[in-house]
Amino acid sequence: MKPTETRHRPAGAGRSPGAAPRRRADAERSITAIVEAAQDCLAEQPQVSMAAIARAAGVGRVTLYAHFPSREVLFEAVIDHAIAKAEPVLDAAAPGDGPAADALCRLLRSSWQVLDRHRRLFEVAQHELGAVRMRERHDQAMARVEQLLHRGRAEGAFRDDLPLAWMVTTVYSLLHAAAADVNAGRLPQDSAAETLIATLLPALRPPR
Amino acid sequence: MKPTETRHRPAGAGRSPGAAPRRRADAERSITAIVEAAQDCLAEQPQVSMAAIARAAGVGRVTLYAHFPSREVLFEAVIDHAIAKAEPVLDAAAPGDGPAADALCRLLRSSWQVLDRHRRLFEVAQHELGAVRMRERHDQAMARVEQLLHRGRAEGAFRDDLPLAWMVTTVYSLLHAAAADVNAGRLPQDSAAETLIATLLPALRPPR
DNA sequence: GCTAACCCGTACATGTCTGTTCGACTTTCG
DNA sequence: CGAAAGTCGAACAGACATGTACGGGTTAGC
Repeated sequence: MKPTETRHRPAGAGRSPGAAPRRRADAERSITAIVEAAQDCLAEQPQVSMAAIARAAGVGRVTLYAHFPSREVLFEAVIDHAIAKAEPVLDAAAPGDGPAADALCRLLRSSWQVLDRHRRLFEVAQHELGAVRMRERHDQAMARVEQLLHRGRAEGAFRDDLPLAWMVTTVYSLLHAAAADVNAGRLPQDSAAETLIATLLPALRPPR
Repeated sequence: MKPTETRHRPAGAGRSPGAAPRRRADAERSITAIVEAAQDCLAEQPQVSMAAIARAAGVGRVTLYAHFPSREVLFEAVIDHAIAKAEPVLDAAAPGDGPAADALCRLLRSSWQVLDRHRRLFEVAQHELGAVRMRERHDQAMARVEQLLHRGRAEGAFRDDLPLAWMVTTVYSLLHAAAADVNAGRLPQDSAAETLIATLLPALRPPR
């Protein structure tokens, strides 16, 4: 949720009588600075203070509150921002095209790329925000994998003897685990995606 | 680390001059109540206040501080308590005996049983406590899996084309994921262990 | 049954975080 | 240029968590 509903209004448009006043360029700048700083801070420290976020954004604490009246509002903005940037990357993998196994490889590579930053954000938000809106967002990303796995099962490319939901969990769980291992230095950054794929494919393929 | 070093002293033993005074039975009762309550609270809410823990233990906040002078001390006690209870269960699986694949199945079943409660505790403690002592404890449990995987690789039962550390991560990651899925109602409790094994074995076996 | 150990509630000192207000200064934009 | 929009630091109020101190009541253990 953006702080106000008005944005990208063409310069020439006169504002309607009771509507919110236009937003200036430096305000826009502050807002993106805050959201991005918050994204970074929350990723590495779930309980950062608003003061710390403001400091990281190079902005006064009061300014932060001017745009995001509460911690929760800021959270929603951060999550929406992260999702908005992730969406097109995931879609670029075209998980609906070609053989299911190949599509999964593409989707995994894209997901890996996206996950690098926002790995902790979702778990954090799950606690701070209501678990309800969070679950929506998460499922929105889960859906791609679920749909692909479903298609692959019909084609005989993936196994059919385990619950579909569990297979989705398996994919996301190992995705997260790989990110954590890279961070901890236990897994080399460049080979992580291949390792992940080499682990997941045998686990998802039909047994025997 | 227990609050004091004296315990289980036979009733008849006179205490040595400068040593700590004996602990009474109700104190012992309070302590275990506190540790167990803390274990439950921390599992579902990482930042519970000391007051909340005391309340959950049915004990005054002051009493809590009487036994655990600081939050950190309480944490250590909780972790030690959890480990002490987990240790014999894991050893009962005898991961060193028999074929590696069979041993892994046994170890997974035991681990599953243990993990049910302490799933979140370690991740929490990693943040609150120094990452150093925590890493020791975690590795202590990891070691069983790592050693078993290492043996299985030598016997040809497990794959050799991925980093050993990553394979350990895979096991623990899916173990945690299964617990979370059961909690969320996405995976039936009784078939969870079998599902887990059916997923892990193909992922760890040599490919092709 | 007596004593020491233990428990409890209340209260206090301290610190941190949140959100808000105020007045003054700076930047944008027409 | 000039007014509106934005930003800033300082300071305040309220909430809440951590530890500590005190005094009166319970309970265990000899």
